[in-house]
Amino acid sequence: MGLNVEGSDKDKYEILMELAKRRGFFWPSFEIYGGVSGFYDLGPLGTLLKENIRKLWLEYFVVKHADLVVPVETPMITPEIVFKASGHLESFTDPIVQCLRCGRVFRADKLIEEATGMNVEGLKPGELTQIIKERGIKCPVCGGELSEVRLFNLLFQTYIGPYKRDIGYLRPEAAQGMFTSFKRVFTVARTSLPLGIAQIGRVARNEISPRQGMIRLREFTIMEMEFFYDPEDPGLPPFGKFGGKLNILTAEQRLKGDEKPATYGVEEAVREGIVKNPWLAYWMAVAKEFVKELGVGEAETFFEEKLPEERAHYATQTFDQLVRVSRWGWVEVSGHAYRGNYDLSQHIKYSGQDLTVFKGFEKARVVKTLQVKVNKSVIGRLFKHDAPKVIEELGNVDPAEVKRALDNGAKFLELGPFKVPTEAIRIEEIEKKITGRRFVPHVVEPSFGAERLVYVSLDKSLVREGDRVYLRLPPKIAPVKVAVFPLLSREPFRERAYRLYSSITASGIMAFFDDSGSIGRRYARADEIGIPYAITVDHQTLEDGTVTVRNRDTREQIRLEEVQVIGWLRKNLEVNLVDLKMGEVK
RNA sequence: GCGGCGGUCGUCUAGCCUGGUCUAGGACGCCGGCCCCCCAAGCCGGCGAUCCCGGGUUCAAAUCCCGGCCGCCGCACCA
Repeated sequence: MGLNVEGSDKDKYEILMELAKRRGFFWPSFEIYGGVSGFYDLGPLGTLLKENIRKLWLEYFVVKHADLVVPVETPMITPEIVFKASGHLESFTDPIVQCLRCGRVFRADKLIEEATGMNVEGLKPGELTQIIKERGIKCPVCGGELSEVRLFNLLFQTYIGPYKRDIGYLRPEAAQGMFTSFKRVFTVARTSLPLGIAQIGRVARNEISPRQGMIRLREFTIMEMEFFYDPEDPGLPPFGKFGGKLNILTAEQRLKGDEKPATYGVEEAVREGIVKNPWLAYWMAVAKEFVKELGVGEAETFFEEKLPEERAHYATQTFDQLVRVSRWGWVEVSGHAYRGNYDLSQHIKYSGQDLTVFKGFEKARVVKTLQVKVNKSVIGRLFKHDAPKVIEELGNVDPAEVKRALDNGAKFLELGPFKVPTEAIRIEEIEKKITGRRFVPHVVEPSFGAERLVYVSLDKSLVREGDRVYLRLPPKIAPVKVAVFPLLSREPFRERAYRLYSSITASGIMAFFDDSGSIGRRYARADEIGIPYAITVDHQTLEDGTVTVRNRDTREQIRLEEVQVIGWLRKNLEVNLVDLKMGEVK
């Protein structure tokens, strides 16, 4: 026994980590140099597993919603202006102080708020330092002197090109790429809302002190969608496609100390105002189904509403999707944020570009409005070189007010320093045809961490049955789909089995050939990395051309004709084998 | 970032307290061979360890001391 599990109550996590390293799912990066925390390599099996999870995500969020969602890919390195606009430069940072005696680090603003009751939100580090000095605030733990307040920003900084002034950052989320490319994608997608823009890509966050192995990384793959819609006409999500029940723990419950999520129908959650937005709820339902395919049961996941102070600066309602794993308890695998029009509005402001959407009315509306007509020749003669300024000012005044002034017989209109004679102005009622309206779309965002899902799927699938340790990975995401063995390693078994193996890989199905050791050992090796099916070429194969196919989870065998194998696999690899009761760890 | 504990073949571990007998032992794995076998059987042979890194003490360091890195736990932090 290589695993030393017999008779031990060894933590499942440790068995999993050991298996992950030994068989090549993942391990800490840069090990030969001692390692750096927050970074993990994916090994051969981990790479395949993650690829399958990516594909599954794409299937759920893009392919199954091809009429609503399109994919993009945008750079990791992002110029500074983007994060100025998005607020990350300012808000992705915490003011911290360190105790000069015991070394403990504290959030400076929180410390002052606790000590003095002052609201110091938004103050600069210097101002916070000042307050700490003036109020004589000391380390709350040891009473030691505190350092100057400094800002710690979680963005990784770099330079773009040779000029030090061209600062760039590694993106901490993929979202900004969808916002900065929104105008073009929207056009490409033939200018219709609602529209989801999805992206799978790497992001980086300079975490202060990452822990929890694969759960909290400094660089990871995010699978994210920004779903844009018209806030006045959001459209109806296809609840018939993905609906069902959601387990939700509301912020209100949490404030009352209630920790038990309640179950709602998706539409009910919207109707009751639990989830403030139908699309947010819809994508949560899709998320639940997606995560279920990774082997997570309905009872093992719920959505936790974040409290206002827990939310990101851009969000007005956020739910985290939590999944229970063996070592870490409830772990966040996805975030569902209602970002309103915050991001697009910010980019409109900073870029000066028009990122609004035009939506035509079914019938053009005719609206009567008042307009100020200016006799420019009078203004020109009167104000000479100030005339353009005056004309501009006149364009800004409210026509209704001007009309009132004129009706009251006013002789002049006072515009700052300028006195404009009313003869130069008249009010006209004009008819305007309004064919539609412009607005900034609102956004809901479901966002997943791919490596966390890799970890979750392994944690959920690891089964211990006495000495037998294996992965009950759902066939859809299993890195290797089928193992092919000759019962005996000599000819003609070997040759026959290898030929079958070759035809399977040639058909695009990931397979594994093994002829070393006893047949039982080979089954065990295959089970340990979660290969769902094992095919054996035996004596009977030589007589009638049939092979045995063994099911990893039940160890049952059936016989199939060799020529049927690929078709049979195609069909059976699509089946979701995971029966959650069976998946329980003994 | 702080405090506690830890880091030895691919993996798990013995040794460390009480320095030398450790060119570091075992198990499993892996590779080759035998066996020709349907659930980790057995036999033979082989590969495999900068004892986390750096410095110090000592005639002598896996072992003692200091610093660093990494991991776990607690505190803090966490979009």
